[in-house]
Amino acid sequence: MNKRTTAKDVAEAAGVSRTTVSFVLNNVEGMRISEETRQKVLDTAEALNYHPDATARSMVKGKTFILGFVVRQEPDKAYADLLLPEVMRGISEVAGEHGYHLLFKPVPPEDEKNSLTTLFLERQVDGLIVSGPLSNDQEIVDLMTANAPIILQGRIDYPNIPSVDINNRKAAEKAVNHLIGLGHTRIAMITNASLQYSSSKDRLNGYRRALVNAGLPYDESLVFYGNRTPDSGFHAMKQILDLGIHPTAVFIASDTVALGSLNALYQNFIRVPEDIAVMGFDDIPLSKHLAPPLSTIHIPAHSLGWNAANLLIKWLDNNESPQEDCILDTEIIIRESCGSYKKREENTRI
Amino acid sequence: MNKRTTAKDVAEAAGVSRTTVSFVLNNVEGMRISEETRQKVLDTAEALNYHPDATARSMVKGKTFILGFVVRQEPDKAYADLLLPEVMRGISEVAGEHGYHLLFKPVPPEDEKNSLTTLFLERQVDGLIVSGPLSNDQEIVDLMTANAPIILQGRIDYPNIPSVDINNRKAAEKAVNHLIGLGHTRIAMITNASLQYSSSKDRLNGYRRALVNAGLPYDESLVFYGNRTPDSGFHAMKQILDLGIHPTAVFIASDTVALGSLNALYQNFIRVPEDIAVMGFDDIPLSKHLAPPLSTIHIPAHSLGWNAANLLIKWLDNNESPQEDCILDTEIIIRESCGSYKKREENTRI
DNA sequence: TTGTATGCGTTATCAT
DNA sequence: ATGATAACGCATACAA
Repeated sequence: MNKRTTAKDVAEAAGVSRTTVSFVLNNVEGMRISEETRQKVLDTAEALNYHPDATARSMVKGKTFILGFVVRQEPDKAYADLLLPEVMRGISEVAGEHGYHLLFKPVPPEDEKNSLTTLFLERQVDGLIVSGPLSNDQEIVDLMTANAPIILQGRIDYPNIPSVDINNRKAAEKAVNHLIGLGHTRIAMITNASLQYSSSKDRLNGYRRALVNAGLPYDESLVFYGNRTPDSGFHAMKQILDLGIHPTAVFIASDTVALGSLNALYQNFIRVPEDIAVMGFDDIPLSKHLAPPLSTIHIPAHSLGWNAANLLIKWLDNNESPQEDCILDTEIIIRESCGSYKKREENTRI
Repeated sequence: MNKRTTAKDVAEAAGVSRTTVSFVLNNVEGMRISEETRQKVLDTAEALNYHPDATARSMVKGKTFILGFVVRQEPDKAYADLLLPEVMRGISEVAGEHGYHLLFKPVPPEDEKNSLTTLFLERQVDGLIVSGPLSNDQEIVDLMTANAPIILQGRIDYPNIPSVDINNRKAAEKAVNHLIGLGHTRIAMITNASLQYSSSKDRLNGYRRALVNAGLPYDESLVFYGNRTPDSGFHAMKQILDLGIHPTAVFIASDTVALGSLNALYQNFIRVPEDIAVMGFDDIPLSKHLAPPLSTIHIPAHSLGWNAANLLIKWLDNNESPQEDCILDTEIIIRESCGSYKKREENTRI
């Protein structure tokens, strides 16, 4: 239990003042310190294995150099999300380059004790990136008005909250249009999550709009609800299978949810895409490895995180709050689950 | 940019001393404070929306109340790992209950600047949970001897490093035995990662041991190498398919890697399990949803994280360093990819 | 029961 | 060029 070496120790060992040590170690400009002294300080610090105490530095700097990445979900769902790690990778890449660390935390909306507000007001973090907000997330609005540096990864029904997002409605529309273009007229949908989330609502709207634009009826009884988990997709798909007349295609607004749906299909000996076409959303990293590989909408998850982190850090370091939202492009990825990529030859034994 | 309210502000507003505020807010025993004063302080704090500054508290307490969860991998691989989120969930569950936050960071072994040592010596974290160490991870040894509270999630070739792990060798043996029991005699293996990682080495040893115990030859040309990614599994499987005589079964020491292997099989029209049996390892949450559902070894990932965090926090809070390793049980999960669960009826159209 | 004084390890402002 | 010294916000030993 040997004590930590402090700047004072270094100063004493080197025979200079603590100030000098600080100047040398922080490369303060303007202060012309003799090269000799400089070296001695550097050497002594090295020899004593000195590392400045981050807490003390935070104290005086008024910054923690920690970014909060907060997900508006229950922990079990947050950790089951297969796209989030990619976002996180984008964030931590930028964070690392700028000397920030990353604090990850699922904070469900109702949780009083572990709120966003607490996290920020207790100064655990300098700023927040909030993923998947509710449409009417009051706490976020409150924090914004309290001048908290906060970037949304998503969108809420309130103006002027800096956001990095995709256009969920358009992307969903694109997905469903593809199905329509393939000749499907009876297309079911499974949402990615409950409609209190703006992304869910927007994707549902995209689905509806695509139908209506194509002159197809929007039939609410063809809409089923996922909750971000494969299990929910499994159950939703079973409900679809219980329908009198099957749809010929399903748009599932989350690849993670689709995973369970595909399983339900598999278990019921329904072939994809021969018997039913499946269109996903998200392009989680493993979608291309599924059997069959899943056609889906690609979300630039890494880029989403990367941009959010950059905006936040610019805000923190240069006090420039973002003036406009950052909307990233999505891309439709045609693989095999809608049957349009290539007709798969009949199985051949090798 | 209104200034934060401090304990001093609360004291002034309530007409008491800062000490009293501190006593009330921290529920200090023994100090009998009049109920009246108590309430007034509480009310004022509430009214002023006072939140104690975590940094200042850390400063004086000598603790950051942050746990470091460090993965010994490149960021891209760390974030692609499908089992890690479960471990993390276990850790953060315990952390949250004890007032700790979680700092996640991939720290590849060679990285000089962002080392484990820096993280700890700069006091960014109070203690470390290190996932997937190399067999001979010198930095961990150094940190241990420097009395850093550190729990391994994995194992290294050095005694007395507290560890929470599974018995990788035995588990792999169990997996391969299952294949052998099914009558397979030519069984290939794809490792989960490079052999510098102890888990990879141990799983390979289990494979070899199962073969030898069954009187089967251990043939090095049947061992292929994954690197934690589906892509690596894809390529390894293609190499296997290029073999003159195919093995009838493959043991893949990581479900994540297996994902890519299954894709390679699918693309080559090779049926699982009819043409080749596939045994996985890890039981990542989506293994049961694959087509076909993957037989595998279940790792209690959540529990692994939960136990590691508990040991670490006990160490931190009560100064009790763990006296013995914590080895958790694995379980073999028989699903369909080895063909032994149930014979799947021939496809029926619905 | 409450107030006073000090320390935690830095950084930064001022003299020298 | 360098050395005191204040300040950051909180906790706590000690005094009153």
